[in-house]
Amino acid sequence: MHQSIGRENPAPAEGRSTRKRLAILEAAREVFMRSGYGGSSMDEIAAVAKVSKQTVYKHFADKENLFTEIITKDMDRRSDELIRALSDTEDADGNLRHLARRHITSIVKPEVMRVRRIVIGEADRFPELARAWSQTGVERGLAKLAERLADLSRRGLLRVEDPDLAAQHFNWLILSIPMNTAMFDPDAQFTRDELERYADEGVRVFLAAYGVG
Amino acid sequence: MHQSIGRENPAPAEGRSTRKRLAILEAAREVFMRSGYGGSSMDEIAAVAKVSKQTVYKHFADKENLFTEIITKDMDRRSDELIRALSDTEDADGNLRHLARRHITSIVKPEVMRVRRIVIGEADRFPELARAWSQTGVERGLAKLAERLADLSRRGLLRVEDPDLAAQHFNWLILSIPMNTAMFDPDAQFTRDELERYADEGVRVFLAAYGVG
Amino acid sequence: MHQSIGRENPAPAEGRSTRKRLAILEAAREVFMRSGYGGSSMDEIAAVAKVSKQTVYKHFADKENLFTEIITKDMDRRSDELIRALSDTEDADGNLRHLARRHITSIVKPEVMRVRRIVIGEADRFPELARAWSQTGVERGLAKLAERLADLSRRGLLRVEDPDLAAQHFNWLILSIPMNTAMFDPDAQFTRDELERYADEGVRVFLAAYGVG
Amino acid sequence: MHQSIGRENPAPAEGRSTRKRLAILEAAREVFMRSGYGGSSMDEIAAVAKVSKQTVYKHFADKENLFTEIITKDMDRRSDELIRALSDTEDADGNLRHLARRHITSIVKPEVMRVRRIVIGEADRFPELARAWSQTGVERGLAKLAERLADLSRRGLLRVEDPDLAAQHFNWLILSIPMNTAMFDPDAQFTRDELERYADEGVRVFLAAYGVG
DNA sequence: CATGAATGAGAATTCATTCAT
DNA sequence: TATGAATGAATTCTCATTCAT
Repeated sequence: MHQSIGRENPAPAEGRSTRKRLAILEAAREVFMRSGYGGSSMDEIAAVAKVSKQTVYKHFADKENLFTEIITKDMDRRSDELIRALSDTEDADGNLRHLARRHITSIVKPEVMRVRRIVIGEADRFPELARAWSQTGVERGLAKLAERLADLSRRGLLRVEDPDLAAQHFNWLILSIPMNTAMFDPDAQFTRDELERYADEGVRVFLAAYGVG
Repeated sequence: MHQSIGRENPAPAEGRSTRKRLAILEAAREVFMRSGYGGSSMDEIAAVAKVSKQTVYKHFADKENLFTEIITKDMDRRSDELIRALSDTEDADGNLRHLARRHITSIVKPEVMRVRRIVIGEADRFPELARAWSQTGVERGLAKLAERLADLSRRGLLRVEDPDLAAQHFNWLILSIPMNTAMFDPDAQFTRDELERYADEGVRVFLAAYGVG
Repeated sequence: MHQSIGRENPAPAEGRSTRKRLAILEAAREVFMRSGYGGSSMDEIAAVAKVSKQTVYKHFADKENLFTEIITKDMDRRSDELIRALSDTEDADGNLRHLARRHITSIVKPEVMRVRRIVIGEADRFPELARAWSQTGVERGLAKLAERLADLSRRGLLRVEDPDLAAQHFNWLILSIPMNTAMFDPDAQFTRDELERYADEGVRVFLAAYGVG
Repeated sequence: MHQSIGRENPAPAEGRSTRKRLAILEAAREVFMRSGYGGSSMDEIAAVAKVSKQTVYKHFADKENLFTEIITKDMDRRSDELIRALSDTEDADGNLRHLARRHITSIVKPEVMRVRRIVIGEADRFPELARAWSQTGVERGLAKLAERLADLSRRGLLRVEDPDLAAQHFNWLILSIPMNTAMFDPDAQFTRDELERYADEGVRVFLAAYGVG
């Protein structure tokens, strides 16, 4: 009994193995983001992770597997972020401008756009991954948006008949312009002002169609 | 002039060489569209063109070159098509629904979406090509649209202050929904009815913001 | 005696170590039989034995060693079985048909044929092992057979001058047909009837040459 | 006109390509025979053939393909040889000793035994090849033998009821002893005298069962 | 000028074996 | 003593590009 004192904290489970696994994931993320799927090699990933290639393969069956893991991980993290942004209640009074600004800022970021380009480019090789990305990102966001718009409508602050469609209109009125630019220009940068202007103008159009009074 | 004697017919533009060139282009197009840039090999292209690899290299410096040529060619052809669609005058009376329907039908086609995915996926390797694609496609279309909207506004059929912005709003209200789907689902298919509904609903929102009366 | 206190039971031959050793042997046997020598990996063997690779290497110097052990073990076990089959005395009256049937049944079994194929295929890499296999199997069986035929001859029930040669003739008249088939067809199966027919016909020919009267 | 003299023989079609192909086949044969399937590498084969690895792959899709080709080629060549040996008519009078001696000499040769071991060892990976080897070798030989025995029987020189079974008995009475030795001992050598003794003794037993008078 | 071969390298993946903990 | 990681090399296969005939 007494002997076991000192081992009292087996919880963190931070074994060597776990540490290596994390190092590999981080390295893979870095390399994949820098060079895309086809442009990355397992050799490079192992080197960056400072781990032998064998260790990489012991943790992840193959390159596709590792890639899927990376993208999925990124996807989940961002999905939560997205939902958080769309769950902001400061604008419960129907101040959609605020919502739109948070939304566009959370989406139109270089890293996000980069993953988006990569996933689109590999949609043929990883159709399920692409579909999953779309679902946990865009679609989940749209659902959340629809919910919020429906709520506002119920409270008489908007006039929305088809919340799903309205969510789509809202979403793309806000995001399409910079997102389309970013898709074709990897170096595109947007200032906060630009983004807010896109947001505001999008909201203006949206309200013209879905606002009350 | 005198030098050309004895070389029969250097002019006629339709030499064996030209024919081979076309065969290569056609083959490359087929292969690139089927397998993307990284997934295509010069071997396969030569085989499909029924030409030796050397001949391919005689006509095109390297793989990147050939790819650029293919995408550029496709781009130009489609750009014209796009402009034609947007120049339709049947809707000169401001019947934007007609315009929107032609627009969405000409853009949201599997082949077009496929090239779009490929170009986005290779935007890191071919930044100039991606920018060019965007310019001769989207941007030229937007310019044409802006022009038409400005015209309608001048004629009192719309109320548009910033025609460029209005063109963006119009464009993405119409296209975003199916285009975003197609980006992540290579097998996505849309019926004419679906597309027309997207067009109509987009127009409805657009008119709420930019219509008169 | 006193020293052993606290180590509970160092003697009993059945320590953890021995148990692990057996687990490894069993696993190796399973894997080698399923995939042959080249197709088996130490990783897989360790995994099947639920033991770390290091433990495998602690017990067996290397892969060749382990393989040799497995085949030798199998060899010995089967050699005894073979001798037992050939020592049956129910046919002491010269009823060779009975002997032949037991013989063919004990030899022409899928597992036996499989090891035989593996050993033949690895005869270049393991020449000594192959020779040993042949000696403790075929040759020891032939010796036993020769002994029995000589006995029958001494008792006037057969007319055998060269018992070793007669044993070879008997052996192969009985076994060759199905064994040759099994060597080239890993999935070959034989019914009891088939085998007995081979045995009976072999005996018939044998008796024509070596029988009395 | 004069120039073409000396090229007058375009028939052999000995193009560079054909020459390379043959060089590869020869090299592959040498390497496979020396090291077996698993022990041979495409690198070594290319090196021995003095050809680039790429050229090997242009001629043969993969290693399995090349191996199959080699074995099949060897198989066909030997099958013809076998049939020739069994078609000898010098012994049309029923002098089976002559036939048996030719038979055993043509079969029990180190190179033949080596291929046999390789094919048996790879029967799991190449089941069809193994089956084909067996059919075009053993089985075709047995058929030819059966035919000859049936003929002798018809002419009253033998008494054979089931020619197929008799052929098997003849075949294995002659071959089994040295062949079994060769399977397990890669270095086994047989003198002409030994082989002829095996043949003669086998024939003696065979005639005791199937001879007339 | 065009065909087949060559180059030269790099990719993914696997393996037997040995350290370090 | 036993585990996971590391080593270090090998293997199959592919590719873009360039000679040589």
